[in-house]
Amino acid sequence: MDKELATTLFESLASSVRLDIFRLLVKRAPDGLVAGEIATALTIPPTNLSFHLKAMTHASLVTVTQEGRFQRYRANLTVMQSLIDYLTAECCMGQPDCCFDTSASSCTSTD
Amino acid sequence: MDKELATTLFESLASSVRLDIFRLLVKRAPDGLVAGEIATALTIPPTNLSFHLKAMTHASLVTVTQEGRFQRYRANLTVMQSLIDYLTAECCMGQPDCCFDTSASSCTSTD
DNA sequence: TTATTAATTCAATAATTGTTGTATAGTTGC
DNA sequence: GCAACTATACAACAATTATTGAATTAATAA
Repeated sequence: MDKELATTLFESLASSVRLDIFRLLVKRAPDGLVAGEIATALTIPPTNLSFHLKAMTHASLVTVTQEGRFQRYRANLTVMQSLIDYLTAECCMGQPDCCFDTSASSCTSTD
Repeated sequence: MDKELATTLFESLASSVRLDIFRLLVKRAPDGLVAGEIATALTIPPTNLSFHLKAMTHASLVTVTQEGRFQRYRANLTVMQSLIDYLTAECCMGQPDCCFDTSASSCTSTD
């Protein structure tokens, strides 16, 4: 997890709409949902949903697979875990008491 | 940690400049730095730094205390820990294997 | 093949966020 | 008080991001 990816992921999570989408997909893991189901569940116009899903896919926060004429979206829990690890490492530096894991590997920075 | 605060914190971390500021302050915890030191360390014009520090303070990501004519900023590690907990809970839902802590309390949502 | 459905791209616009220079408020030391 | 210094507030502008409707692409079903 480098700083650029972390920034992109935070951008993806920084919108109320996108956070709703992500949380819904996490709730429905591992099957995910097709775009239309997300639009219906959250009452988002299709074009706007596409806009946000594209950004989230580009950020690798979600994955997409085609199913016939549907596009199925899933939360990328692996990258989310990496983001949590990154934040834990950030938080750990200089303040080990704050962290889950105080091992040395959590306290290094790759910038 | 409610959704609104989480969104605000993600916004705060979604900028390269602000992430640099926060990481610097974490590195210098618990003493923090005064505004001028941050500006020098990261080569950010004072007005722009003020703009970002104000946003971060408003988001409770950093705290500020006056020291004579200086303003000392510190990373709020407590709120960062809460954010990590929130993300862990988000990640946990429906996919317990992905998480640090699989206890029930980590798997509830407050929206 | 034709009609229907799903989702996207595109274009126009709205809204928000970021950056910079200048001016201001507050603090310190003489 | 006065000059020097720290940082913020304000205002103008630049840049980015969000939203919407219309048009397009692609897949399915009749």
